[in-house]
Amino acid sequence: MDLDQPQAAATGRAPRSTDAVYARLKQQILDNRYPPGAQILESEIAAELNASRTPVREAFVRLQQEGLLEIVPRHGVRISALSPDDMREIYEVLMSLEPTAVELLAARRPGRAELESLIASCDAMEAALEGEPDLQAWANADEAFHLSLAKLCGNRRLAAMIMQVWDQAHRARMFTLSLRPLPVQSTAEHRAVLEAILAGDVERAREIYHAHRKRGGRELTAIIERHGIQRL
Amino acid sequence: MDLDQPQAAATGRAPRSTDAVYARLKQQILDNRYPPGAQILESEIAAELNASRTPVREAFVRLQQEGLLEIVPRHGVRISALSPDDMREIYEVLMSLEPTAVELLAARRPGRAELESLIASCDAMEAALEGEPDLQAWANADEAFHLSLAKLCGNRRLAAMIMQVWDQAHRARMFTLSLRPLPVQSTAEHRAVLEAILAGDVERAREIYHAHRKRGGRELTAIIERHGIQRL
DNA sequence: GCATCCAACAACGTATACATTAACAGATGC
DNA sequence: GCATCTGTTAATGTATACGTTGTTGGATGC
Repeated sequence: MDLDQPQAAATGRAPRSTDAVYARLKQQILDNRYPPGAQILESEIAAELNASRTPVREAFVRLQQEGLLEIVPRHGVRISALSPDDMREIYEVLMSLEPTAVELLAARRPGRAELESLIASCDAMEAALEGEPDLQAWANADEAFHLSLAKLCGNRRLAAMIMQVWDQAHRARMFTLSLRPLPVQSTAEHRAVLEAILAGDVERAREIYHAHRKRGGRELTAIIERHGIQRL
Repeated sequence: MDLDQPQAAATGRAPRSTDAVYARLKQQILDNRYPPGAQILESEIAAELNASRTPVREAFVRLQQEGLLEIVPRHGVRISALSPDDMREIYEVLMSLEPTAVELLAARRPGRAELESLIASCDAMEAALEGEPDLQAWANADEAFHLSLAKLCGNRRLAAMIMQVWDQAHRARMFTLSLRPLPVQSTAEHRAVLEAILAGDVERAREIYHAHRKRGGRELTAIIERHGIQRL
C-alpha cells in the first residue's frame, strides 16, 4: 500500500523505465489483454516494452503486492484469476472500508466545491442511462465516483486500500456489466449518498453506502453463480 | 497486499536472497534499529547483509508498498516516521477492518478448538498483568490476539490489510507501551470479545471490538499529544 | 566576504553477464 | 514398450558493469 502514486508523475524528475513498465503492464492487465491465469515470462514483457528484465522484475513485485499477478518462482508470473471466493473477499473488504470513507467525508462537512468530482460523476451516471443506455460510460462514472470518494475521505491509507481492491475487481466488473440489470437503482443510491454527505448526515450516508455495496455484492454473486463462472 | 507470506517459507525451495534481505530488513525496522526518518543507502544494506544491490532493491520495493519505508529516487530509502496524522489514519483503518473481521469470524460460529490461539493469547494477557506486570509479554500477547483474529476471519485480503497497518503502527505501540495506564480494561475487552464470539453474538462482538479500538486510539492520541511527539 | 560556477564524486537506474535450477528430450536398460 | 536416467536448454535469481544524475567542495569573480 503505497500512499502516493508510485513515483509516477513526479514532474521534472527523469522518467524511470520501471514506472513506465509498471503503468503499461497494469493497464494491460486491467484491460484484460492477458487472459486471467495466463503465465508470462519476464523476457516477454521486457521485449514487448523495450526494457531489460530489471525494471520488469521491479514492476512485477509492485503488481504482485497489489494482487494483480502472482510471481511464481522460476516460472515468471501468473496473471491473477478471481474465483467466486475472491469476489466474496473483495466485497467484504469494500463493505467495510467504503462506508467508513463516506462517514469520514460526511463528518468533515465538505462544501459543494470540494464535492465537485462526485457531483460530476453522479450527473454522468444519470446521463449515461437516459435514452439509449451507455453501459461503458456508466461504469466509468461509477468508478470515478467511488475512487473520488476514497480520495476525498482524508485518509490516504484507507483510500489506497479501497483503490487496490477496486482494481482487483475491475475486470470482473467489466465482465458482468452487460449481464446485470440496468443500474438504475445503483445510480439513485449514489445520488442519495451524495445528498446525505451534503446534508452532513453521517449515519445515513454510511447506511446507504453499506446497503449499496451489499446489494452490489449480491447481484454480482448471483450473476457469477447463474453463469457458473469459476475464474476471471 | 500479498495474500501469502511473500514466498518466504516455501519449503524445499531454494532460499532466495531477496527473501532473506526482506525479512531481516523488516525485522530491523520493526525492532526500531533504524531511527524513524533515517536515510539509508542501498549499498549500506547490501554490505550489511552480504548481498548485492539487486535483492536489496527488490526488498525495498516490497517494504515501500507495506508502508515501512519510502524509496526516495536517487537517494536510497527513508525509514517511515509516523506523524500524529498517520496514527489517526491507522486507527481509522483498524476501526473499520477489525470489527468486520470479528463479525465474519463470529458469524462462522467457530468452536473452541478453532479459537485456541485466541484463548491462549487472552490467558497470556491476563497472566502478564498478575503480580509484577510484564508489559512486554502483554504486548506480545495482544499482538498475537489481533493477528490471530485477522487470520481466522476467513478473508485473506482483510487479514493482510490488518497485518499491514498493524506492522506500520508496531513501533509506536512499543514506544507508548510504558506510557499508558496498565492495560487492565483492554485485557478485559479482549476476553469479552472472545466470549461474544463463542456465544455467536455477532453484533456484540463487533460492538465491543469497535469500542476497544476507539478507546485504544484515544489513549494513544492523548499520549502523543501529552508528550508532544511529532514523529516516530 | 559572499555568491556563483564548475568539476569531481557518489549513488542510483538500467543493462548485461554469470550462476543456478527445473523442465524436457533422447538414450539406455530392463 | 516403458520407466529411468542424464545431458541439454531455457528461464530465473543474483552480481556486476555502465551511464546518468544530483550533490558537494573548491576555485573564481565581484
